[in-house]
Amino acid sequence: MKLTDAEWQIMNCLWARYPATARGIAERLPKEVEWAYTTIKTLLARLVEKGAVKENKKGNTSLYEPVLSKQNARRNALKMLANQAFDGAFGPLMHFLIEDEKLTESQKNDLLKAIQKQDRKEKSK
Amino acid sequence: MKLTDAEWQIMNCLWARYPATARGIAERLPKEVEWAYTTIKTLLARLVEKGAVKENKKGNTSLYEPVLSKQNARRNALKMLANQAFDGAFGPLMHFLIEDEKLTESQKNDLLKAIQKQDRKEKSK
DNA sequence: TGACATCTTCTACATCTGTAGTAGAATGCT
DNA sequence: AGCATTCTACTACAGATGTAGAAGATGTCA
Repeated sequence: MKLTDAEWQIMNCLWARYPATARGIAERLPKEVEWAYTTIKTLLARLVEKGAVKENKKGNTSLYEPVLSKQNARRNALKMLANQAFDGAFGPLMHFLIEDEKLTESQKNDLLKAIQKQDRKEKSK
Repeated sequence: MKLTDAEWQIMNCLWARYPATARGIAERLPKEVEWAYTTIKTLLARLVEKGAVKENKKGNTSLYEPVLSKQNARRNALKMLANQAFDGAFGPLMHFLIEDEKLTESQKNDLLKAIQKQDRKEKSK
């Protein structure tokens, strides 16, 4: 499932708080995003159609909530990026991040710790 | 500069070998990609238009070569993904990769080494 | 020099995306 | 009950994208 830029905005709002009404989403979108209410409704309708969001009518108002989880969306997005731009593998992608982005000392430590933590978890299985 | 999916295919070919003719690119695209010759030309024209590729006429045939580097394209793509899906920062993105993707032992070692190498390089500056 | 092969440039067109207006239904307030 | 507010459903429309055909220009080989 591929999300468009505009759809990510909506999903990010939804993941942050749901169920949510279109109105509520409108209020919680980043301030730079100034969409007409109906724009949001259109995007939500498209998301429902593609199965990323579920819609529940309460009275005359729809409540929306994510079906696609943030984690899966992220996984998909990374996978697609890896395929498209990093020879299909995460390794090169991570190397690129490590080598290209200037990591601060603490970010590095952070990562080292994260990797080691995973490592322990793995071993204790 | 944002590349579309189809444009990435072309750029990946071009980065792998350039200057290249449209015909040459056609031959080196992954076998699953079966585009008409003119499709490739259209995409190249669009890439030239957006300044990602340079075109040089040799006789009646065009030679193409990248202007946008692979490194920059990757950087941009990652930045956009981070903005869209990872709260705008690389940290969460890397954490996600480390925690979500099952890394093999050797991949982990590999990363640890890469991080440490960066670290030394940093310190020796 | 003529017939083919190959290039290039234009044009085309369906689908997807971003963005929103209109109109009718439901709800709420007085 | 009547008017204002707010929803939803439907329609619209321009620009981006994927994909390619048509036709004319150029090169090539016998």
